[in-house]
Amino acid sequence: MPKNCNFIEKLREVGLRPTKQRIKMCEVLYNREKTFHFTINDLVKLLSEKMNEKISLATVYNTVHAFEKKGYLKEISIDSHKSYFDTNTSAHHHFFDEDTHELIDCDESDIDKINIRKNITGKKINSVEVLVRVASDNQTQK
Amino acid sequence: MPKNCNFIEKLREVGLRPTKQRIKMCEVLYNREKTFHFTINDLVKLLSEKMNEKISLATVYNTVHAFEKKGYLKEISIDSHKSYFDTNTSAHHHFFDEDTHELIDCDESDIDKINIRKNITGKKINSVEVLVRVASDNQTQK
DNA sequence: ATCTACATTATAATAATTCTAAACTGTTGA
DNA sequence: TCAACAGTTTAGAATTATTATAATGTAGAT
Ligand SMILES: [Mn+2]
Ligand SMILES: [Mn+2]
Ligand SMILES: [Zn+2]
Ligand SMILES: [Zn+2]
Repeated sequence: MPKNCNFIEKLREVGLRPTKQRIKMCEVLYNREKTFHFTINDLVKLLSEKMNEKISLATVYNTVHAFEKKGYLKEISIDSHKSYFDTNTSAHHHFFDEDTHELIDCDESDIDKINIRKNITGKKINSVEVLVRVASDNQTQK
Repeated sequence: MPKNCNFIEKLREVGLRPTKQRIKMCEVLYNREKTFHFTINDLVKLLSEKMNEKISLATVYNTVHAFEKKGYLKEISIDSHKSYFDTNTSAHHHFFDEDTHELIDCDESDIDKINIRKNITGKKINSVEVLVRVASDNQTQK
């Protein structure tokens, strides 16, 4: 649970000016026990709840992408219709709950290391990620 | 390389009226040696090339989604900013070339079966898919 | 305190997708 | 055979997510 001055330093370190909007975004994104997943809409709601003044949508987009470029955030592709972001920027796999549209992180131990036997000439592997789609296990589907 | 009458039958079997637009879409999508990946834009281009009359964008969207629902097409999530579709509807993994934005199918033999050790209570696994992002292997990146 | 580069903002623009409602067409059965 | 109907296509409008613009504001340096 870092204090704001830590965010100011953190932002400075990567060459971002610690403006009040960015500090507030840091608080909302990183001032929590666990990493989490969000859409831009989620984030805008969280920000408007926790902030007296309002923050413009353009700033949220710009800052999220600035954070992404700096490696503070990772974009996750699950649904072509929505962008999900992740404050857990390490390489990891996901469960996606198709009922609730929630993302859940996998632990290291949940899935064995993936061994890729094919290689594409002239190309290097940037990432290997598994997406496990789950849904409710009702017998209702005949 | 099926002829059109096969497409007419195929469409009938799943309760879709074999209209000339749908038949043309079947030709473009399925009258080829290998399965392939496409975006809506790709498909619209292909259709306008191979068709004398024009087909409306709404029809392309509607028909793609009708095919998807019937299991003739699968939607692939790689990029939150664009929808990719796949005429290979079986469960399989992908390489994604981040330079060319091309999808490449993995063979069964390219990646071992993924073993999931975690299970989410009350949820069943619908799919397990691996996405391997690749990019050019230039030493240009210091 | 002043300056300046960088940020934020409201708003407009763009892009992808979906909706609408009128016109059209494949199929059925009289 | 052909009228009738349900399903389909269509152009264009509407919606949604995202990005661009350009005027205004502000952090940090001097
Ligand atoms: Mn993005
Ligand atoms: Mn879709
Ligand atoms: Zn995650
Ligand atoms: Zn594929």
